[in-house]
Amino acid sequence: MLKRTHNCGELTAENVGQTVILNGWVDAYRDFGGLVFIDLRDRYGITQVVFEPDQGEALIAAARDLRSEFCIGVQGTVAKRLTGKENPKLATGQVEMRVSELQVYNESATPPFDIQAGDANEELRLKYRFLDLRRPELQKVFIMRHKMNQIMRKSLSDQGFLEFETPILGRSTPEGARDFLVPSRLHKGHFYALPQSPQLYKQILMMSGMDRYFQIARCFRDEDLRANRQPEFTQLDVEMSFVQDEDIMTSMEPLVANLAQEFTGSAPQLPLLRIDYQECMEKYGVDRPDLRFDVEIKDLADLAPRTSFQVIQIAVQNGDRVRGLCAPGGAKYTRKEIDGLTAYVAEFGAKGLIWLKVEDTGLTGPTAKFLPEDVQKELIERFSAKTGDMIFAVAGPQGVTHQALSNLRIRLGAELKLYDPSTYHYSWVVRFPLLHWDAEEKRYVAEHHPFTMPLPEDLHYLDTDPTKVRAQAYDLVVNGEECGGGTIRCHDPVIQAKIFSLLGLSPEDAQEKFGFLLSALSFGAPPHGGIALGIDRMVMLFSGLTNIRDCIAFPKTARGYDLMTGAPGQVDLKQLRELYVRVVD
RNA sequence: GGGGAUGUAGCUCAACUGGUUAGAGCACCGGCCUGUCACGCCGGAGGUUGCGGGUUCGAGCCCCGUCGUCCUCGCCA
Repeated sequence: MLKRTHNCGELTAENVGQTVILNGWVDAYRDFGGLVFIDLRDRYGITQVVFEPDQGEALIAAARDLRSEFCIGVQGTVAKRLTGKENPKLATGQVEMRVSELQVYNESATPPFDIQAGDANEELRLKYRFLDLRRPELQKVFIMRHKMNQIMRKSLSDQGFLEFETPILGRSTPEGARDFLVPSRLHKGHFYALPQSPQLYKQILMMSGMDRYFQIARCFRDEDLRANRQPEFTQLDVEMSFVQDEDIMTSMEPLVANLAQEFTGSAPQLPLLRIDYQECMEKYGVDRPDLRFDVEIKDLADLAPRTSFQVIQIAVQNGDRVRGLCAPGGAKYTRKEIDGLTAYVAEFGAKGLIWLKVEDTGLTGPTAKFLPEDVQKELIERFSAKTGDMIFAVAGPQGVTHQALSNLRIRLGAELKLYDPSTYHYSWVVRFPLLHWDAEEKRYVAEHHPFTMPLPEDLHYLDTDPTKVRAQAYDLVVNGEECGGGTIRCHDPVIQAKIFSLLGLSPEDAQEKFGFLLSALSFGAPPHGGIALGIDRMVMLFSGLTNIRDCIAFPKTARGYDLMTGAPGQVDLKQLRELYVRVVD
């Protein structure tokens, strides 16, 4: 083998005259018969190597047989390129290598898609992931991912956090997502579950006095996939003892700022904005608002009685909500485009979309006639609307208005270019509800997870009106994506038991499923809490990608297949028998 | 499980209202070429239109089913 002395991204004019060896893949070949150019590529860059006739016929002949993606080694001397023949697009474009020796390590079959173009369909790219991953665009993402892991490790380690590993084979616990199960061979009819997160282990570590824990942890959830969701994903998992919610947020902020500085070139001002969940839902209709633009949803129900607009009057009488927002510059939407927006909000259950153009003379639109002049004026004032804006409103049940308007808000923000898409906005949404009522299951369900500590001042609602209890919970939101979340945990066995009972877990069940936790809580458990950041999503955001698959080296398709390996696959009957597993319809 | 989009040469795409032998660029193969960097020029080969069925004189196109891929609702403590 010709062992490389340099990589393909580092030769410059300073190396001229040196004898060097490069290893890499043929990115492109340009064959002039008597003269052959090869762009040699590795993950560091591209260097042009040239085969000239004065090195002998055999060498030129061998060079002419090179094709895309052959893996080769070349030895030669670094030469300054002929004047005027430099390539400013390459970091190595001032020089080229004049080859004296060539070794082909491995020829390549004709690639199934054009690796340089990168426009092959995803199915094919995933099947040949090893080729797809040769693309510099993707390599960049994984280099970023590596750096992110390094920064996280260093930052937390410097703050006194210890890195732990927790089991992948654990036990299934109720609540939360569907578990991936692993049958036990040693115990017929018993199963391990892959962790949805290392939640309970990290809490136990606090009870063991480890004080500050972190892990770059793989998590598994057997739910349907989405553009930003994979069945296995990676979290930066953190837990701390003797802390309140503010302490967690405060200790994570420098890390977030570091990452932002490193990957986006600018760090947010600290402390980050904290938004109360209730206020957040009222203003933006979601718990993960995109705050790169400041359009806010406002309540309009109070105006209904002063109009002759029956639709909203009936809505208000039914206890529905009437809410709206003002789209700066939205008046330029055509009738057809507005129909499109109406169809869009209908996807979220909205029965209609009220629209009012703001003009010099007042509001116009098919429903403007229902609004007396003073109401129009008040509307304009309420939104600080300007000529050329458009006010949109939706009437309906709270959930519908929230969904319709929050999604409309995002769409308007993008279409009307209300923000610079290359910017980033970071904030905390805090004080989530502890529980919500699940009508189908006829019980309370934990909003975050069952081990969350209520706000002290809300504890009394546990007995009277549990949905009013707010939790010591916080989500990190970046550009409308939830990038992480955490809570202060319940370290009081009495409160924990009360929450389990609200969740419909009998004391016996609780003992059976979480006995170890309850036991640990009764041996001097410290107040503690933590957070987990979604690493895949942060890579996605910082690399400007819109799907999570390109942030994961070997991702799965929307149906959960790994197209490269063919997983999941069938197994031998013998394997199943050993596990006491039978396939049934 | 539901909704939407999609599948044509190795790749990216085209093919009118259902109508001749399904085309183009790139890639591939052969030839020419000593300064290219998306090299160029000449020539060639390459198709079960995802799969199965149906309608029709005739289907890439219409209908039914099925599979894959993408987006989405439900789901995701």
